[in-house]
Amino acid sequence: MPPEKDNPRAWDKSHYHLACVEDAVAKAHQICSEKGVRLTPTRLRILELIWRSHKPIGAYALLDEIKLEHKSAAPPTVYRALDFLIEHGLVHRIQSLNAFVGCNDPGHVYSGIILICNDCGDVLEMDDAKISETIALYTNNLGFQLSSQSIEANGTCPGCRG
Amino acid sequence: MPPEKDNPRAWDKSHYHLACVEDAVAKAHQICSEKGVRLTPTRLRILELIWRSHKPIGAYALLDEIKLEHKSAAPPTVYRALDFLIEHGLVHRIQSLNAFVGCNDPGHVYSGIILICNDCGDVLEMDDAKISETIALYTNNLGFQLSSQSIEANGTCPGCRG
DNA sequence: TTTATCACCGTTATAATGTTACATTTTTTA
DNA sequence: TAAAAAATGTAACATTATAACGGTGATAAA
Ligand SMILES: [Zn+2]
Ligand SMILES: [Zn+2]
Ligand SMILES: [Zn+2]
Ligand SMILES: [Zn+2]
Repeated sequence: MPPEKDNPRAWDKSHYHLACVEDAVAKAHQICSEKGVRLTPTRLRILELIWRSHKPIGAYALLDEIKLEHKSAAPPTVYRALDFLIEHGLVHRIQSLNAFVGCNDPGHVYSGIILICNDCGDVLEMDDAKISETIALYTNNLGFQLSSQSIEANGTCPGCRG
Repeated sequence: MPPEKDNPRAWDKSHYHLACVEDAVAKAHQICSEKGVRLTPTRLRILELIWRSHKPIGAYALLDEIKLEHKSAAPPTVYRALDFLIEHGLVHRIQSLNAFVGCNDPGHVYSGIILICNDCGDVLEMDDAKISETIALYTNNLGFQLSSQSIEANGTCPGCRG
């Protein structure tokens, strides 16, 4: 197990597949290789920055960081990398925050559920078959052909409840 | 039942509590009265414009419309009204679209689920106890105190499936 | 009645987020 | 190698949202 300090999101260790930046990068390399897509230096760097932040991070915060080491970076630099990472399931967009987090289990089958702590800003991704299937069932009953879903929950994490 | 043309979202009539602008306005007056809050002319007008659009509508589209009749309107005019309408459950924000729809059943107990048709852009709000409760159950098991949730699903509506 | 307070709105400016378009470079394919 | 495709550089622009401050009108003390 990687060092604890690398993963301060300790409120649900049991769900964690990827515990640190290194794990995430290794997994990303593996997935991109399997898919035959290119994890270019910029894409990799953005992924690392997202994982290093340990919190949802916005596109312009990523831009500020990558500019330090990559002077020519501009908004498209970041958004292109994000599009790629999201398309291949390595990163999720948090709609309610306009921010991004690393997917904790790239390739997961069920729709992720994002839990957002309103106090500390920390985020946990849960993948639950039952919730996804319940939604799929209900929408199918309406004749709606489901292609994707986004579930975001706000509240207070165990740590912040004291 | 109000005229059909007022409600082109015909793919799930059974779920509709409010079928037209007039219903929505009447219900809004009732709710604001009960709560002792003021449904001012601007707030009412924004609510009507949202309901009249029959689709999710963005803040700046609302601004364009209200400017026609209210020359001094500016972004804060619209955002303040939206904040009020959302706070009192009369309107929902669709995170993935940065757009707004009228709540079909103001005061509903369970979290609404927004179904978005990728073809026609139409939206349906479903309120389902089971889904909300399933999410609440799972998050509680993690020690997470749930305060709100946002569920948005994308897919194809029955009409667009042909 | 005067004064204070409050919610609401007008107004201007600006911040934050995201996209388009086109040129250039790099990588892959034939 | 030559052509095609993918990725990136670059500048400008578009969209969405908020901050700040002052004015107005209703309501509530003093
Ligand atoms: Zn995920
Ligand atoms: Zn917390
Ligand atoms: Zn609703
Ligand atoms: Zn449709």
